[in-house]
Amino acid sequence: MSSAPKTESDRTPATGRARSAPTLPGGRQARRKAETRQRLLDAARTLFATRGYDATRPQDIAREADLATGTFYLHFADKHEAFLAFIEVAAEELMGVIRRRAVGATRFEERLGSALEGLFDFAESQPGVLSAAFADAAVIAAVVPSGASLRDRLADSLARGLQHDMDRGEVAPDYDARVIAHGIVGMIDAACVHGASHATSRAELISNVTRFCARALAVEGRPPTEAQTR
Amino acid sequence: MSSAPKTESDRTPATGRARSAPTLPGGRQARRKAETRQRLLDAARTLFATRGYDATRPQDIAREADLATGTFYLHFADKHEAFLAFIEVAAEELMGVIRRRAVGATRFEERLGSALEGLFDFAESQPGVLSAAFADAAVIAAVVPSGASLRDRLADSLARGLQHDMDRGEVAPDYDARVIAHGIVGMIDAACVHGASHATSRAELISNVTRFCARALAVEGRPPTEAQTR
DNA sequence: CCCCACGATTGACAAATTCTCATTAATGAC
DNA sequence: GTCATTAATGAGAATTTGTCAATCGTGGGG
Repeated sequence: MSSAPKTESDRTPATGRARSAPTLPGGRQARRKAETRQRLLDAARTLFATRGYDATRPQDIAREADLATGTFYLHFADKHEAFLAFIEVAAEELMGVIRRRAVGATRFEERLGSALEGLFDFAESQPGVLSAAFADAAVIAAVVPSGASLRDRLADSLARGLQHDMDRGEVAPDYDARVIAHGIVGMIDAACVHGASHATSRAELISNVTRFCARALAVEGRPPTEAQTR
Repeated sequence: MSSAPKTESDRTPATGRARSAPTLPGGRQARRKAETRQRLLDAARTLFATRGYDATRPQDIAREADLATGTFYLHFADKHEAFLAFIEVAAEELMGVIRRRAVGATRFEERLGSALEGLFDFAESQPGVLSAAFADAAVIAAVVPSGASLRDRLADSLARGLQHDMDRGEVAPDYDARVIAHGIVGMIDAACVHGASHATSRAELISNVTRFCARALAVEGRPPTEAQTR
């Protein structure tokens, strides 16, 4: 929480030794370092997801990774940076899950349903990670790096798909795709939270959210699709 | 972050002195104490909203309130408890804003529109407070007190209204009101975040979200209302 | 008014945590 | 093998959190 110390995240890449060509990228040294960083990230993930941000200390992360406390600071400036790195990794994974699940899905409601299925599976296998990834990082620290949050990525992806659907007349054209996409992401987040804390079945949850969105997006005068009815 | 010290939040109310009747509730002492707590809460609000949770320290809150650090711990067990108290107060205020705005609104889309207007006004006059109130407290600390979050309160209120609307045939009856209510709260949250960070006008935002929800909830075969069309 | 008991607040400092950096260990080029 | 460089270590400096003895403010009784 002091001014930024020199860490790996700030250092320029090693340009090589005065006497020879750059280090081989696959060298044991580089691999060892990458492995250490990975261990720290894994430990951070475990602790942030189970204890929450507040109760997780840098010394805990280092210990969980079976490393010295000083090593933590070689890789991250502070706890907050470790948290941001964790949610960045989680966001990437989640986008990958959604992409994989979307294979073969063409209509909007199919894409939404498969995304929800994927997110639910993820949330079940890794409690706490999804909600951390969906969290508004600005509440934890006022200055948020410019990288895109999970919400933004998901909303961008949805907005593109929606715009495409609008252009083809598959979806009502009189919405701002970006606004609606962000709204749907908010809904997805809420559904995941709801699924984790209420007795509603997953199928029921997915059905409600999917029907809701499909109906909202339905082109007027067009016969309802299966997803819009029950 | 150690085990709970004795604070005001843990103490039983003073039962009076051994020699006489209980202290008068309106006494200067009681008023002074309440004022001190209020000053701490105001300071906490200012700092949490502008700096974020991480960079706000108990000593900062005490200083901002022009009080000694020890006084902070007489009122709150730790930083986290002060944060929870802040978002609790904010949630109450926000529910009040929404209630006041809803006066005279009967149809769902009217209620939603006025709620959004109220929230946007609030967000504009107090940056950072709304997003903190909407945040998932479980990301900050794993153990969240049983009090209802802003999301839950808003969703409960919406679910009651929706259920009522369904019973009267004003809204499609084949949704789980609670699931949909939570989803709409997620949408509201996303709209507020979007409004704070994008160039979309407020009217456009409200129109998109309101139309989206109104269409999703429309009773089949019923003529569209004004809010469902553009 | 004074006295006294009790509750509210203070701030020095003990305890805990964060972070630095001299030292040690591992790597890789020659 | 030697030597320079990079990665990791952990003691301890710096900072923050939280405690508690001392002080201040209040209120009741004489």
